[in-house]
Amino acid sequence: MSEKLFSQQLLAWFDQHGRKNLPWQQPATPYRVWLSEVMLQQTQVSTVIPYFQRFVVRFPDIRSLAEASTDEVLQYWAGLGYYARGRNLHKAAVIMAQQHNAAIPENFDALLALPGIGRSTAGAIMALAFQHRYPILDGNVKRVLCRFTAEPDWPGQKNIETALWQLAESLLPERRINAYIQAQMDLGATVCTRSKPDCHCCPLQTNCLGRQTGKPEHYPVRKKKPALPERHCRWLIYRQSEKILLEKRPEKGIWGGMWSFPEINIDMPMDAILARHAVDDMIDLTPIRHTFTHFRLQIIPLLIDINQHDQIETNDNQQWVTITDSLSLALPAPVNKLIQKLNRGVT
DNA sequence: AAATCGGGGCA
DNA sequence: TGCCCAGATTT
Repeated sequence: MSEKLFSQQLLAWFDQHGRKNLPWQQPATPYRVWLSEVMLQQTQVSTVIPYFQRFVVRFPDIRSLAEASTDEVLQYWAGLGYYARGRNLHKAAVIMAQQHNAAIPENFDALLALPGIGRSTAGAIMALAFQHRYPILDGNVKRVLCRFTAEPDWPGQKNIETALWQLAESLLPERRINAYIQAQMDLGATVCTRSKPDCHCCPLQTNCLGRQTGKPEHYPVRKKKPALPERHCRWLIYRQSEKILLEKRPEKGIWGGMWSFPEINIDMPMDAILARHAVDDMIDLTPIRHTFTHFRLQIIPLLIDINQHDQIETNDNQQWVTITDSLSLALPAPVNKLIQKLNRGVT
């Protein structure tokens, strides 16, 4: 499809369904656009509205904001969260009072140089306040574009983000830039939502590749988490009659103080294990994987049946218990699972 | 419990 | 330049 069609469809939808009566849209002065855009970073419209109203009554312009103390500004921010935004807002007001005649600079680079204003917010101010042709790429727009193109990669990836900025720029209309930017945000907020997008109401539905996949909510695709480092260990499951040998783990480290099977380094050779005692049988059981926050542990259990005459040296941290008794001890989940399996005779 | 979000800050 | 964080909400 042509870039022109995209903006035409979006603008036609905006005329019918867009939001035109938000507090910062009447009037959409540069100061009010700036304030609202900063408040809207990481905070949704319905939350922002009452804060915005109170804020502009107390600080109606850049000068009054710049002359206030940071503490008072933060009082009016209290409850919005992300207080660095409030501090940066005040800092920027002071800078604008000193360097820009207490006005919002009508210049992209000058905006970008102010604290709390990045590329997207600078673009929003240029478009919404000054009707200049700049794109934005906030969370809503990113989602709309990722769906529209069925972007297969995570949009946080540098090259994808670069491509999305380029796409956003290429789609800009020649006229009505402020309505168009507002339309993008509105579509993302009300139709092309993160979950359960309302594709049937979407002006872009016929050309949307995400919708054609049948799973628009799959876009944007999530960041693939880095593979967790994997560690290995071996558990020795000594079994004699109906009893098993458990060992209290050290207080520090994983599963501190809980009861587990004697654990040995995975590198210990089998003959070294064998040398410890005469055994009836040694059976490798199915490995167990257990995932922690920072690594994955693969446990190789070795079932060792001991006959009556074998002697296993135990220490103070170890005890022979029946399976029934073991279940009343503090057992890590994988130990519990393993005991249940033994109980059922599964290997 | 995990993902999300725009900008700041740091190597 | 590329990565991670803050800090709160949403799913």
